[in-house]
Amino acid sequence: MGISERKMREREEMKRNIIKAATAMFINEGYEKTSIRGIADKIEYSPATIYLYYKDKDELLYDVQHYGFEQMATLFTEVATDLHPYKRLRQLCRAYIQFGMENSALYDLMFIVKDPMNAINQEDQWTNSVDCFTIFMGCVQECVDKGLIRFPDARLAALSIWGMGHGLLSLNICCRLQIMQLDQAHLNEALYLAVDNYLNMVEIL
Amino acid sequence: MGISERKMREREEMKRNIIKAATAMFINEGYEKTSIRGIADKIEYSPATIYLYYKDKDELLYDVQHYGFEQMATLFTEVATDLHPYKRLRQLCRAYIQFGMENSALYDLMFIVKDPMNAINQEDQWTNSVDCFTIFMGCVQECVDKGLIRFPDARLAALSIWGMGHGLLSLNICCRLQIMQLDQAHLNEALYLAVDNYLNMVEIL
DNA sequence: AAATATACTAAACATTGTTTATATTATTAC
DNA sequence: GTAATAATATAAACAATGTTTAGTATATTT
Repeated sequence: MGISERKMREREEMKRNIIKAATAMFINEGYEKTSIRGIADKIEYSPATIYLYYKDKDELLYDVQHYGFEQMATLFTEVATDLHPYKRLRQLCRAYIQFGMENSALYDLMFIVKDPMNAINQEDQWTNSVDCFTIFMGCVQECVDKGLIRFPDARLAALSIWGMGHGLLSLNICCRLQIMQLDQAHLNEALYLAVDNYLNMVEIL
Repeated sequence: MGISERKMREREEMKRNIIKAATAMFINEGYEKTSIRGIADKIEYSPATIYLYYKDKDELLYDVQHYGFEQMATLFTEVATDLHPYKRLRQLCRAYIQFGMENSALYDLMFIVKDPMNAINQEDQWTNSVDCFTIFMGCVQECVDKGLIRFPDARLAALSIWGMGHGLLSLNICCRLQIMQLDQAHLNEALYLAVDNYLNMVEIL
């Protein structure tokens, strides 16, 4: 009976419908300021209907976060093409900063806002970021294996490099860079410069 | 007439009273989960009274944030005693990580949560962090001036070092380090190790 | 055609931040 | 000392939120 399959498909379609509206609103208005009623209005259903497809608002955000990591993984594979692992690492880092600067609101939901992490069950794992992390980690591992970067092991390398990139982006997104009085025009450059400078120091010549 | 001075003092005392309760609750329950009614209950006043002393919840959080930076500045001055600027930089960085790990909830309000930044007027500046930043920036400047660290200028150096430290702390606080599957026991060590490793690379020998 | 499951919604619930109108208290002016 | 005035505090209301419940249509199965 293909009828239950059709129902399944309709259900998936409805979920996509909801996520599409939610994504747009979370990005444009922010997570907290977007109401379930608002999303319901946008898709022309009642608020209660959303709860037939998603347990709560956090679970909704979890799927939006997933969408964000899909975007990022696509960017990573498009951009990190160099066969030389260290050069590829540079490409990845630039892409990461670029993504964070061009999609600040989405980056916020992916890496800063805590609520989506509440949607993960105790026994489950956070799998949303796994594709992006695999790409990044693979590249770092190769760099370490071939003795291209100044790190004792790949784990520490990944932690440090990610830490640097995320630190710069999140200080900016959370408005804390204000204190540094950087002029807004060259802020972009400053972040890229910091990462470049870091990757230079990391490289074994 | 000392009467208006007494009123001023009473007003300040009441504000301290409110902030004390708010700080405890924000740290223990989180900002979002703490209600004005809850704070009012704790200090045994009506909710509306709080609005006679603070414009809104964000302004309340702004003062709690200020308290956090006072704590951090105290730690900085206690700990960063070495006369050699590079060694002092190490002390400062260790203290920063220590503060972030031992006071995660407070660190969150100081550097991650966006709401306190809404309390700043358009024409005003974010002054809460100014003491801590001055200490840090002064140390970095001295390191650059004396040619102790591998940076073209102090601004870029400060941005990078802060970025690294904050990146590690905030990835942890925002639960995103989950993906790295670090065992919880050595997580602390890993962060210190990453920062140490970074400062080693930065040093000009 | 009757019974059952599915999809949806209106209305209600409990909470939230914040405002308004009102009462109480302290200060000033006569 | 008493009336006018300013301050402090609150109860009640407002508008909005996430979520649940009870009930109604619509499909599907028997």
